[in-house]
Amino acid sequence: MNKYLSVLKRTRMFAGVRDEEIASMLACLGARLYTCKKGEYVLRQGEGLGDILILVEGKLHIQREDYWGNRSILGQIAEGGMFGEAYVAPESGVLLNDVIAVEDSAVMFFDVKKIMTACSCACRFHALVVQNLFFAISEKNRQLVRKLGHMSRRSTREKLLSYLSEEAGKHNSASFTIPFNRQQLADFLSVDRSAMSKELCKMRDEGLLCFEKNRFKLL
Amino acid sequence: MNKYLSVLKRTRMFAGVRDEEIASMLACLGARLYTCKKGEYVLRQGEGLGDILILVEGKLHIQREDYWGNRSILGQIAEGGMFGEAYVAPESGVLLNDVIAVEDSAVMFFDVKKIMTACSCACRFHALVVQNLFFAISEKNRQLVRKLGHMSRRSTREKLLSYLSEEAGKHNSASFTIPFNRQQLADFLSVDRSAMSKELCKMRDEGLLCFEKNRFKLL
DNA sequence: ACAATACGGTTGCATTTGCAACAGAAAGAG
DNA sequence: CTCTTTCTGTTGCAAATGCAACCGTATTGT
Repeated sequence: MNKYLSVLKRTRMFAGVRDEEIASMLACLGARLYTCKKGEYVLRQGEGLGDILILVEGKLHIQREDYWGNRSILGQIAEGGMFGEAYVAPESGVLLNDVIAVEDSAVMFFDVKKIMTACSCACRFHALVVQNLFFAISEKNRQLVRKLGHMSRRSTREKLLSYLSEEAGKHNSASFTIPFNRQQLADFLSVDRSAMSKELCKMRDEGLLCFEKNRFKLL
Repeated sequence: MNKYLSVLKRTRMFAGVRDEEIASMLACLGARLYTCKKGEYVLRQGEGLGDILILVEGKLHIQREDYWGNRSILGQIAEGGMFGEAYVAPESGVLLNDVIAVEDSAVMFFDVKKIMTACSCACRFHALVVQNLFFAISEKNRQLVRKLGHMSRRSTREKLLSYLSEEAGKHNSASFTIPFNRQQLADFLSVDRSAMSKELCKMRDEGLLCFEKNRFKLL
């Protein structure tokens, strides 16, 4: 597991924790490594969850499918990203979404109970990790609100502009690469792919933006 | 402020804290009371926020308006509810939404820094409050995901069914009262009021549900 | 190298949605 | 009680959306 230390030390959860401390905490926190291939499920809707996940390699999507197979993507987790913070409370209930690997991935599981209770060993940074987790949940909260901001737009064009503006802001540049292909972007914004494609091309023809593959530029 | 102790002790934040302890913590946490009339803003988009709010009386909406005056309601806060947990982290940035009173209201402000740092006075329950807050954020997180579930539905009918099913589940009964009038419900689901009204009546005619004012019954 | 698959754009069409305007009922103010 | 305002449902219509189907181009696997 130690081959992933360089990833872990750049995560929000272990921010400010010294390398050698992280290594010793892995055992203390009951870390387990799970690897899976592209397309495999990491977690399924309806399961209980008593762990926090950190993605140390690959890429995951948090998504859901309804009775008719309409897929909607709630978010994606990149290397160093986290999942499960929303389920730390004992009475959290079961998972509302699937977590699926969109690339070959490696995920580290941390026992929530072990994180939340002070350990007997000398983990001087344990309290720091808990506070980091606290702030991380808080940030995910704001991220969800931003996503709600996109979703509450009434037209496909507005949703696209809302999303692309945020990405531009995030990258601090008018040109940037998004982590989705067209179908995934459509699922993320909950619109029809072909209608979205139509709208994107119309916006390009109107000179609002240009794009090639996943690379966009706002004009 | 002590007249609101009975409300405070039923909040998530003070769960498990003894009454007399709450009273003594109010000073320690830098609690301030703010009252406002129906229609007034409690917080505005773009402001910074260094407090956590607990609504001790009335009702608030968390909402946003775009350039053209399209209002969308992200959520509502009932008596005992909380706002601002998402902004506890130091680098949280400014508010993404307005918070507005939809009834005459009384709000208690708690200084985030005072909550997050151990106090010098003998607040034996301080740590408990922090943990409560932790779980509250985590729960709000799941609540946002549920709302995203409604919003990601593609048709007005599906959004309505998704929302009404959740309410039924929350009340553990097929008949229940929702906290919105028609316009507010439309703003909450981000659809047009008249189209929604049309759809609701169609669903009633098809025998899916019945309603009168804010009271609904699923069949 | 070849076949199979994934991806993005395009088209036509039925349906849904948003929008504006109106009307009756209910609630609230004076 | 009357007048005003708010709330809800209704209608007509233009525009947007979802859907299914198709095509050419990359990409992948063997």
